[in-house]
Amino acid sequence: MPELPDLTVYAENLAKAVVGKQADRVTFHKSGRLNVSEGELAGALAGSRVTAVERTGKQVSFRTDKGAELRVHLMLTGGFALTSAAELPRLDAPVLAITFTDGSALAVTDPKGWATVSLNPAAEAKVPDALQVSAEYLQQLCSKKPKALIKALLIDQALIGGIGNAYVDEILWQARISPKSAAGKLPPEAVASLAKAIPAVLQDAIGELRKRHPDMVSGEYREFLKVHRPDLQKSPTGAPIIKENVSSKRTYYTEEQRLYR
Amino acid sequence: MPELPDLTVYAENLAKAVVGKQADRVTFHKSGRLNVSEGELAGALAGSRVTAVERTGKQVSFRTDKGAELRVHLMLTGGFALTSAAELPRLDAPVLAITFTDGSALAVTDPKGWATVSLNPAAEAKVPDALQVSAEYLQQLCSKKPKALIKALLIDQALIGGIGNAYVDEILWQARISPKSAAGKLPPEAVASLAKAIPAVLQDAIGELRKRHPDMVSGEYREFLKVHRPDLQKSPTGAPIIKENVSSKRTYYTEEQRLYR
DNA sequence: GGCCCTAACAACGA
DNA sequence: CTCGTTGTTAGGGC
Repeated sequence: MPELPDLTVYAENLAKAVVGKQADRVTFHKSGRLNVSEGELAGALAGSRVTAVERTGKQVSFRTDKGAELRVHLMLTGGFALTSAAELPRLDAPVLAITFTDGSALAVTDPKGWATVSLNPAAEAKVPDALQVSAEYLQQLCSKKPKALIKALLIDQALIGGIGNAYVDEILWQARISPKSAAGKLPPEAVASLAKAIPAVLQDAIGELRKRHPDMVSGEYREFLKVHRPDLQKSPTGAPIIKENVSSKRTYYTEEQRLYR
Repeated sequence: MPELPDLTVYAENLAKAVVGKQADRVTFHKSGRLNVSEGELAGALAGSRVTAVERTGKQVSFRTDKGAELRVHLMLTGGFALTSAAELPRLDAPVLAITFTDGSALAVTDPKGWATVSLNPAAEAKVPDALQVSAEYLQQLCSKKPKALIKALLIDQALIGGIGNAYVDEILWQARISPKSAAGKLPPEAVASLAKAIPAVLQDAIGELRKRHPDMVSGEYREFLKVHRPDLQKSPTGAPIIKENVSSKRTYYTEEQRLYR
C-alpha cells in the first residue's frame, strides 16, 4: 500500500529510531524473499551500526558503517515495526528482525510474505524519483510512449520512481487530466501542469502525514486524499467521482479532468 | 488472397503444366524476397526437370530431379502465370520466371512484391495440414490456448496449415460456432463439429473451384462462399450477416453461430 | 495496493 | 487477403 509520501515519512522516522544503533542479531523468516542466504545477511549486518535510512522510489534502504546496504520493498501488505527484542516474538507475520545492542528492535512484517529484502543489490539503471521529475523529462516520456495511457505511464516504476495507484489519481485530478488520456496527446501545457502537480501533491501529502501521524513506520493513511477514496462521492469542487478500472487498476476520477486522445 | 482450396487447385494445374519439363533460364526480380542469391537459385534449377508440384499449408513447392525444392508463398497479392518465354517480358509485376526447354514458361507475379521464394528451405516443425486435423488435435489446441478466440486459433499457421481469413468464417458458420468464442470454452461436441466442418468446407470449395475454374493458377474465386462475402446480406438459412472486426480481421458471421465464453 | 511473467491483442511495415 | 516484429494490455501467481 505505501507509496512515496508514506515511505518518505517511514524513512524519516526509522532514521530517528535506529541511526547510530549497533545491530546484534538478524533473523529472516522464510516466508519472505531474500536475495542472499540468511547466514550471509546476518554476517553482513551483525555488529555494524546503522548510518542512514533513505527512501529510493518505493524502497527503503538502510546503510551501515561497514558499507552494507539493506533494501526493503514492502509490496502490497508489508510494514515496519519498531519494538524491543523482548516483544519480537509477539509480532505478527515477521519477515525480517534486527535486534540492537540497546535492546530495541526493528522488524519488517508482511502477512502475504511478498515483501522483498535485498543485501547490496546490484546497481540498477537509475530512475528519476517522482520528486525530481522535470517537465522536460515528462515530455520525453510522453513522446516516447505516445499510446500509453497517462495513468499507466506515471505509475511505471521503470520510468518514474515512487508513484503508485492511489497518488497517481490525486496527481491527475490536481492537473485536471483524465487518467485515460493518451500520453502522446497531452499538449505542452498539460505536461507542464502535470510536472507541477506531481511534487505538489506528494509534498503536500508528506506534510499531512508528518503532522497527522508523526511516528508512522507502517500502515496507510489516506483520509486527506481528494478523489482516490472509496467513501467519497464528490471531488472538493463538487464533481461526482467516477470509479472505474483503467489499465486493470481501480481508478477514481471526475469529469473535471480533460481527456486528451 | 489464396487459401488452401485455391492453392490446392493451383498446384494441381501447375503440376499438369510443368511436371516433366526441363528448366532453361531462371530469373528473379529484386522486387521479391528470396532466401538465397539469384545465382544460387539459377544454378540449382537450370537444366533440371520438375518432378512434382505440391501444396504445403499456404505454400506451393516445386521439386526437381536433382533434389531441389523451390517453395513459394504468394502472400496477399501474388499469383502464378503459365505463359511462354516470348511472352514473359509482357508480364506485369514479375518476381520469378522460369523458362523451359520447350519454350513454355512459369512465373510468379506480385504487385506488392511480398511473395517469398525459398530454395531448399530448412525443415520446419511440421504443422498439421487443415485437411488432416483430427478432433483430438483440435481439442488439444483448444485446451492449450483456452483464452484465444477460436477464429484466431484456426488461422494461426503455426498450429494448423492452410486456413485463412475467408475460409475460417465459412468453417465457423458451417459449425455454427461464433468466431468470438474462447477456444477453451468449446464443449467436446462443438470441437467435434468444428473438426468435421474444416475438411468438409475446404473439400467442397476445392470441388467448386475444379468445376468452375478448371485451369486456375492465380486469382481468387469466392462467388460460392456462404457468409464471407461483401455482397451478401443473409446466410443461406436467412440470418443477417454481421460484418465486424475480430482479432483485427474483417469477419462475417451470423447470430446462428453460438458464442461460447 | 505491487511487481513479474506470460499470453493475447493491436499497429505498422514489407 | 499474409506474415513478421514490436509495443501495449490483461490475467494469475507470489
